[in-house]
Amino acid sequence: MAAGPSRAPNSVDKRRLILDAAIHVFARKGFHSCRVSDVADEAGVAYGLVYHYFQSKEEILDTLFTERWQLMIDAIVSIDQRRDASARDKLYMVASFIIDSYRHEPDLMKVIIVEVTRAANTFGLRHLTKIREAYELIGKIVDDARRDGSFKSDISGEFAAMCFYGAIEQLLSAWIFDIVPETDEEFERAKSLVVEAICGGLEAEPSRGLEPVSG
Amino acid sequence: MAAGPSRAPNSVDKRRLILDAAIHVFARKGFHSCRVSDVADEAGVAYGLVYHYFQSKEEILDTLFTERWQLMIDAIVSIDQRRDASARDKLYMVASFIIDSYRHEPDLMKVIIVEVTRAANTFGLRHLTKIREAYELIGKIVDDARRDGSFKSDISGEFAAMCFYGAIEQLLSAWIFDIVPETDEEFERAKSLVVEAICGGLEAEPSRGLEPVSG
DNA sequence: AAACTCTGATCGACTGGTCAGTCAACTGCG
DNA sequence: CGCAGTTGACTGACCAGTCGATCAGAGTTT
Repeated sequence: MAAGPSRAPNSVDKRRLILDAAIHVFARKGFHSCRVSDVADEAGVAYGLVYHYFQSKEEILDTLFTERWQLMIDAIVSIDQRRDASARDKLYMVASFIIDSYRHEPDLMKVIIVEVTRAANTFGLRHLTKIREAYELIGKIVDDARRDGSFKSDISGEFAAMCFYGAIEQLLSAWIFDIVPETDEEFERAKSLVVEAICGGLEAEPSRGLEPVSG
Repeated sequence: MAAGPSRAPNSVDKRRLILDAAIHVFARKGFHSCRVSDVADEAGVAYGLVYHYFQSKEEILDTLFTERWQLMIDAIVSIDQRRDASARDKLYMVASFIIDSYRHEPDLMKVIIVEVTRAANTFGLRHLTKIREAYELIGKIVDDARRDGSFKSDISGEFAAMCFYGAIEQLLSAWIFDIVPETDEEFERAKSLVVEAICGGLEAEPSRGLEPVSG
């Protein structure tokens, strides 16, 4: 019933070892361009062992995606439950979660985005339901805000979620492909900027005194 | 100097035939999952002829991308030159161009987005410069607007372009993978909505009388 | 405690199938 | 003839997944 294979203390969990090796190999060479033997080598285990723990190469990627995406869904659900936070605050927390995920596990996030989320023709197709679940949760945050009047009523939650998530994914892609620098300050700035761009919009608002006019 | 191979009148341009066949095959089965023979069959030409006109399978995709992307870059440049239009108008025109491209040639756009733009690990890498060129053009529109005060000064053109383009790409992806319906009205609505979401933001603006309060 | 056994973990050589790309031959027009 | 355009059978490389052999530790017997 417990998870692990309850091994002798000095023996490591080879399954986890393979999963972690796969993260780095997939991130470095891409899922399709790497060989299963690359993963086995990186993990320091025999080729055959990979097939002892996983049915196929794809199952490794599926496992990686499913584990991580569920974490994000759980996070969004719990963010949405906070009754004290405004919609803008909630979206900020969602953006923070995703950006921090990338900051702490860039290779894993790279694999998930590049090989699953943005590869909807191959893997994404199998995970479309799970991916949409996240969109819907974000859409719900927006819809609640539309109902209470803090967000415009003419942009549906579904559409807003698409813009919001699309912007964040583009941002991560830019980091992944070195289009834009990755520093701690950049990560923090980006969180506020996506939220400001999507919630506040790009246009200056003459009636509110928000923008710190630059010299 | 002229483009075509100056052929007999009844003989079609086989190169173009192969390119057009590739669009549909790549869109239907995906670049990696399809065989070169699928493309040859669809075009109704012999396998070997594909290699008479193209060095490799990848060169076909490269050609498809480069042709189309250049059209978009040209379009953005000419949109930006319109001195009468506001930044919001210009972004609307850019969004329109991209969305209309999808409306009129969905298969081609699907291939470009799925196999190149969103596959930055494989093909996108080779075309990153060209892709960035489009971002920079969009960024320039925003930067000009920041300078004249119509857009907020605290969100850089580069960052804004990322959000804007990310939102549109997510939108096209949603159409491509049937997450959202594709009707002429939807296309038109989407144009306004992306621009409204990104330029105007999601938040209601109490001081402006924009939102048609729903019942 | 030595010998034995059973089982899951571990190993890596091998197989089978898939394609991208090659090439020698053919066609038909000028 | 000559050459661009055209053909499709074939080759060579690659690699996911298989499978029978081996290993190691826990329990069991004597």
